[in-house]
Amino acid sequence: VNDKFRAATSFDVARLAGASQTTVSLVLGGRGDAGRVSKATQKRVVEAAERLNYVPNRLARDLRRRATQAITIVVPSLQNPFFAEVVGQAQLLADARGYSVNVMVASSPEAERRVLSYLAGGSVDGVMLGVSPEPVADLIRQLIGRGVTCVMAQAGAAVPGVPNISIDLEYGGFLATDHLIRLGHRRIAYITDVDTRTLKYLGYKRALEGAGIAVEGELFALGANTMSGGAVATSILLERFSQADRPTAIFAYNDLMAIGALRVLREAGLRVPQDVAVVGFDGTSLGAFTNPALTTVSHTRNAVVVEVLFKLLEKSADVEEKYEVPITLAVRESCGASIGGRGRG
Amino acid sequence: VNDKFRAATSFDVARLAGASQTTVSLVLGGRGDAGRVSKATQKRVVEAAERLNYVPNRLARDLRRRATQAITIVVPSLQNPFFAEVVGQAQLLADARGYSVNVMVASSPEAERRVLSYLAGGSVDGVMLGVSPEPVADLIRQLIGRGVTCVMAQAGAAVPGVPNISIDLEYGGFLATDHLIRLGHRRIAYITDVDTRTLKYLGYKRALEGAGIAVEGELFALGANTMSGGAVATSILLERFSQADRPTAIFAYNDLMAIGALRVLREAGLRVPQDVAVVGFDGTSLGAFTNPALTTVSHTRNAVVVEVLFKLLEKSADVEEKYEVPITLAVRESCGASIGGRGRG
DNA sequence: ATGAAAGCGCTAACAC
DNA sequence: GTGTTAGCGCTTTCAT
Repeated sequence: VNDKFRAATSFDVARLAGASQTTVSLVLGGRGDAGRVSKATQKRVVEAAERLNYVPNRLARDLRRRATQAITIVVPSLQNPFFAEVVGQAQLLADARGYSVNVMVASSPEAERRVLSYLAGGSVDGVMLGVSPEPVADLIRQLIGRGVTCVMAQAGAAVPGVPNISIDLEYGGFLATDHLIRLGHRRIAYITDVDTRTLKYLGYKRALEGAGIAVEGELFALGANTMSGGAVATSILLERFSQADRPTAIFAYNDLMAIGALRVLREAGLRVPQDVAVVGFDGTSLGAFTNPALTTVSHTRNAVVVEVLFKLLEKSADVEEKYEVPITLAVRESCGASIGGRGRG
Repeated sequence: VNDKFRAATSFDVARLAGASQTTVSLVLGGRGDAGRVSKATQKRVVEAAERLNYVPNRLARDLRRRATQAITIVVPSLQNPFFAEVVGQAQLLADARGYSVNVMVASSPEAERRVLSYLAGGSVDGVMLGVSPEPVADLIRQLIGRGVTCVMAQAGAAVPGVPNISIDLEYGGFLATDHLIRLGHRRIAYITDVDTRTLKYLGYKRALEGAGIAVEGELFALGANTMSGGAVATSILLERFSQADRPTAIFAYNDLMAIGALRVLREAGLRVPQDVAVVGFDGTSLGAFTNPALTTVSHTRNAVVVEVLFKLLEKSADVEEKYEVPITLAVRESCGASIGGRGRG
């Protein structure tokens, strides 16, 4: 009674309204009509709830209902604008459906493990995995076993029962590289934060080989998956070559690294695209505002992932196990297409 | 028993281990020692839990404990990289303390109301308000009344009991403008997404007046708080003036709008900073990678807000009601300081 | 050193 | 139409 920190419960409302908890639950849950509760009682309940500033306790409700109306987005990092955008988009879609969004960052396999074991605790209905789940496929299986709906973006290995929304990374790599080749480039560097055993790289290679251009290991450079990382990788590249040998184009693993590349090139006094062309990946909104505007491999995977998750959650439609989202090349300025080819080759 | 979707409960673990739920709770809660449970029993419990893949149900635990180890960040938008950064930073700090982070977007007063009423449901221990709480001060008071710890960034009006972490916006506005004046600018435009009754604008005005420069309404332009909005506001500005009258500098409400300005200026064939200087606000990491790199009013408010929240949550230190985080001007390229003044005025 | 029992606040069968 | 009852799965006195 004199506990300052005790919020009103449905029991309190029931007492004040002279009704039962059941009735309160029914009325406040919006199921007062349907020939269940009389108008008069409904009014009394609503008024009592207002007087007491009653807000149902989510924890109790969710525990009882075995559903939380919440989803979690698992991403490897939030410093990366690409993933920040993912979260933003997901939030928008979730909000429209009355779901709340929880974000977890799984920056390492151990962190990932922790995150998934957290999720097994039943705090969310659905999970969108934006991380590579190979190391934790068994944990994901556990989540499913517990009734947590999962979808994942771009899994290398499929986990049965978990829809996988992917884009054709190999084709994306091909598309970007081929575009550069058509513009006359023959020395096209590739910067990334992972090794060469990726689909994007394979596409890059295929485009080169298709054009009869040798794939040089020297044209490959590593950096972290950040703007700074892109800058680092590009610096390495620039130091590696004499002016004559220098690559005439750089294909970056993603927009973030491409932006870093843009910066280093400018600092080195090189013009983009005239001296070096740059192509990014992901079509982030950022890329439209760089100087020069970034040509990038674009797709709508994020939106699709969230949509599939909600389809599943709301059982509103059948869901495939595998989706492939189409990709396009957003040709802007950094590739030099607008200023014509370069007449090489 | 044959319910595929029923995860093991502490009761199941207890039975398998031949112990009671109490013991299971004690052991798995890390309080098995302290002369409470025998080593042998502890071992049996742990093994049983592992065999059953037991993960405690958060909902039940939180309901009982009346604490959730979760915080919510309320921001007006996630498309805005500034707020995305806020969330990222908060996530990092929260993670280190074992808290999970939930993000809610309150884009309108109504949405804000919904969000706060959600928070009243007891799903989180703490809330960081990144939105202007004037319209909902009473709701915030309710949260506090329910034992939810709140902190807010940059409240106009203080809510008693809620620490407010602010930066001196007026001084920030002054700092940026004064810097431009010292570089020789006399026609300094101001672009924003709100009206002129803001502290930043006041600082802008004070700097101008202090230098004996008249404040012209014409030099003020509105646009949404996005990159596109900054572009729009800048376009308006450019159309409004002949080449002779054109402002020689633009002070943007924040980095996001400044980036939009950068783009439009470039498209108009104007060089930054030689033809038009640009200064942003907030010191986002993005600004370091624009071309030219953005001069911006920088501060560390976000980190402080989250720190104060955790101080409060962990009762680890006394907390003031009001913090003022220092601001500095991060001088980079877009203001032209590096290429010397412009010899005007 | 361990267990029985109560109850967090809610919803959902199942009466009447 | 409305109320009674029985839990959701956990932690926590309080016994023993």
